[in-house]
Amino acid sequence: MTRRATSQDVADRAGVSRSAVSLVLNGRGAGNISAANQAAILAAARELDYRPNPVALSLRTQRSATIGVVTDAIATAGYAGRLLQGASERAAAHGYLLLVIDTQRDPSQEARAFDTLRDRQVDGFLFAAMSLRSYEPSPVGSGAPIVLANCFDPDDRVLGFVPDEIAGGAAAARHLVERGHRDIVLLAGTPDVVATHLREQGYLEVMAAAGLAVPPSVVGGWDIEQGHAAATHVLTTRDPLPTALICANDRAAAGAVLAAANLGLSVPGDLSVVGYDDDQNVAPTMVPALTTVRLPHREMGEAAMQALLDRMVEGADSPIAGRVLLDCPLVVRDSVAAPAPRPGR
Amino acid sequence: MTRRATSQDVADRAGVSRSAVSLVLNGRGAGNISAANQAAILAAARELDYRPNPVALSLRTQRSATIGVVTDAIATAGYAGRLLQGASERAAAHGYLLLVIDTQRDPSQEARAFDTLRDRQVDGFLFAAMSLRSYEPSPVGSGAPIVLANCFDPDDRVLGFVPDEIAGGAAAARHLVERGHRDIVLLAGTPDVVATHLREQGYLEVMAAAGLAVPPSVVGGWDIEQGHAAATHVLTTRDPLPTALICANDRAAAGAVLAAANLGLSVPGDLSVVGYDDDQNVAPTMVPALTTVRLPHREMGEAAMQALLDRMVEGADSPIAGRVLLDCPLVVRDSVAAPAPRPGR
DNA sequence: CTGAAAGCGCTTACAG
DNA sequence: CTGAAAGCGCTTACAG
Repeated sequence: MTRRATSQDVADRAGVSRSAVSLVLNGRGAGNISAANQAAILAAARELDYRPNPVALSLRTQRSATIGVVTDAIATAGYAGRLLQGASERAAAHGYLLLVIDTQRDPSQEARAFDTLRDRQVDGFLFAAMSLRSYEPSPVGSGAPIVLANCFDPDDRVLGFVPDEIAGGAAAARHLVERGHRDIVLLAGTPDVVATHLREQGYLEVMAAAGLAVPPSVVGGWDIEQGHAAATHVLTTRDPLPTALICANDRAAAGAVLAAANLGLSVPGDLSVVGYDDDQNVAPTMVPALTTVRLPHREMGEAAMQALLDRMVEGADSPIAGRVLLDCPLVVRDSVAAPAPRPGR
Repeated sequence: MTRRATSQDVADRAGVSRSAVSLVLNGRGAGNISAANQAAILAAARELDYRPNPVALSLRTQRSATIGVVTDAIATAGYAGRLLQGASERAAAHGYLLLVIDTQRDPSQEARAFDTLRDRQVDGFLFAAMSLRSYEPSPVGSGAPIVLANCFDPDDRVLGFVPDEIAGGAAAARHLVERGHRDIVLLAGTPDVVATHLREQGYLEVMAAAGLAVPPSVVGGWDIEQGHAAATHVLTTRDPLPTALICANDRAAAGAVLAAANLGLSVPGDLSVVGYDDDQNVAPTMVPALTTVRLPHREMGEAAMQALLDRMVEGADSPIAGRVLLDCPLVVRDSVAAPAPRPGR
């Protein structure tokens, strides 16, 4: 391969100065450069396949056309990669590339990540969390703007995009109520994550509005085994059995379905189950396919990146802040049915 | 925040020229700069928290301390994110950052990705595939060196790191044979992926070496539903039942376990099951926890990055090429037991 | 309408 | 032992 063409090369070929090629190629030719020379420059650039050197551009303009992404182990998180995907596509559409650093939840790495990225002259920061949490950004006001995805500033000085978990929990419960269920138990996630409480709140609101008694929730957890254990507990303990389970996430739901099978119960015949996340590795291909609430990972990535891009043109001092709630739509599949008529009623 | 210190700033503070600070800070002070000035420069740099501007450095040296990673939808792939993680850590340890572009398996995007990354002056390329496949790299010999992870050049002109799938398939079968199984059926993956055939080959070799008859394999697939369907097929069709199933991956294995439960069979009491991948979202928390073959995702990322880094110092013309096979270790958990004594024997 | 100059922040020959 | 100069590739005032 031969050396890449520089603006000097196209200037030489067009018989003009570098200034002229710069002006023309940046759309400022009109009124400055003669039509003949404009044409010559354009032709030369095309023939030489000239593209400005981004590094030189960076040095000159103090901008890099790259966004620094610091994450919370998101790269390891599986379906959460869709967040990065959404952010990446939106950035690419505007000519930006992503420099991503995964901090593995280590706060000291996090600080260094911001420094490293700032050194690299990134034009903006996106901080993305693996699972919904609060995040106190250190580098506020320290240069490039920052936007949060799947996390939020407790003081709302920074803009964050998060799932509307209360509505998500409510959607799950409402679907079951509408299908005729009256005895719905919640297999909650662990109390250390905020989503657990938000989803429970949504569930509780719907139960109250429907005038339904709330059976004791069970704290399960986020994986197959914990869903299995929690479901086994309620299915061997409750009499009569509840007709529906709302699970902490899709993996827990898979565990619950397996627990039901182990007890000779069929889903959704004997028991309806709804999951959470719409985990592509689980929900659509479970047997039965899981009715679930979708977490808007891709949307969070897209929206946060778009907000960041907007903010970068307006200047870092634009007054946007706070948190915006993204919809968690119900995805109806095959794990919910109307409850079987109960003998005792 | 105030402007970042430049080498001029430290030169001023130390009372020397920029050349001197450059020399000293790059370890070439000895014999060139007086001891007193060296000390002054070091002190000034520390006081000013001076770090050389990477962008200026890039322009000057024509290197960027960044590696371009182009992937095959790996960011969306879940556990495959560990590959990126391994690569990223190894790169960071050497002062390199990753610019990653996900091509979504679109060949035209792929070509553009390499161009974009080359423009950005990346010092090397890593191409990583979501699932094992062959890959014909276009940009060979076009500047920066390239190494492959989880894929291989059919002509072996480029170095690639891949899992030893034959050995992996063999390990699964051998484990079962050693536990006393003689009737082991393979629930294969789909024939479009090379790993399917490699794993089957390993399985076949072990069966032959043990002098065991090979029951017909079933082509299942890579997800829960397909594992469920394939397992249901063999468990309702075969008589006597096989005592063990080797599944295409952990999700298929989860489907198989669920199918067994639906049929009133227990794992591993009535049936042993082994998975593949060691998918962290499935294998360790299945009920029972899955005995499986681990895919060396992290190791592929690390090894490929290390090879790339080595290659970058030796020059892009170092003669390494071919493919190196990484170990797929068996992870023993709870889904395999000795076969129950069979009535008819 | 156009070119020569300065400058972004660095390093590396080159003179002294 | 040390500083002034050139140059990486670009853009933006500034003279003409």
